[in-house]
Amino acid sequence: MPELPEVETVRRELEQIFLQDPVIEKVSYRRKDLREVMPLSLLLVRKLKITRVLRRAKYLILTTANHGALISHLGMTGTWRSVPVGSDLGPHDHVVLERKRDWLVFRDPRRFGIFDWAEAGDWEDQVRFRHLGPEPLSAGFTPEYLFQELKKRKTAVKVALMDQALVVGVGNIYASEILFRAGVKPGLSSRKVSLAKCVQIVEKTQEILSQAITLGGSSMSDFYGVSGVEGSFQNQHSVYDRSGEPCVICATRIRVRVMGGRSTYWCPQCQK
DNA sequence: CTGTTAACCTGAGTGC
DNA sequence: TGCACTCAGGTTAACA
Repeated sequence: MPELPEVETVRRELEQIFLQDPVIEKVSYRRKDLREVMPLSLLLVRKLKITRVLRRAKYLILTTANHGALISHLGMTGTWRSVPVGSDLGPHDHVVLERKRDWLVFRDPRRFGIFDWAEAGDWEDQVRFRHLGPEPLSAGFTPEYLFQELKKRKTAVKVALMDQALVVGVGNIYASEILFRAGVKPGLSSRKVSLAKCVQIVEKTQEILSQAITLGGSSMSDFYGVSGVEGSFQNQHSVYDRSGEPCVICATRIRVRVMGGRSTYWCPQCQK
């Protein structure tokens, strides 16, 4: 489900929620493991005060007043929702942040998500953050950087764009959408991508991710925000999940092929 | 080292 | 209805 725009949407909503009331009275689990075992020490903590809600790549980081941080990754099907205190919980509601005014419930049917705790001040030093590339909406993601990185690689450019060590936040939906708007064929070898095309890719990456954030992300089957509202960027998809349908520009049939283990969509006419 | 595939899970959709 | 099968937004261990 969640790529950068969806995670950023959740971050902004959680930020507002914790601005209204920063205190988590207690944390409870309804099972002890997602993709990884969750930290049992958190269950003993009372009154966690959330100071900031950050995002790095597709991770949410909730920093606290005592300097530790909660780490949350949504995996494929993870969602955070604000529900009334004492609400009935479903079989896939695994984590509850119990607050005075509401419960924040983490639901994740496939359990590919992560819920973790980083000790004081060093969340960025966790192994899971070390290999990550630049944020796509930061000054570090330039055409020159992309060009140099792509030159080192032999994979299809679409696979490279999804590699979180090259640039973070781009997943399977947005990789196809970005390359469509940039006019670049996803199967093109990374080494053969010109600097001019890198300019297009960087520009369209920033444009699409920004638009998608504005629209609250893409709601495919089960993504929604903390308040339960769906995003609407799925209505802007030009190629993703449109195999056999006409290209929005030239009406050529959209093609699909597996690249890097994921379905990849493109227009053979518009993308060279 | 690089690059590719399989595995982790459940649910939704499809075809018979 | 029911069953078998495929596929799904991510990440990473295991493999070639």
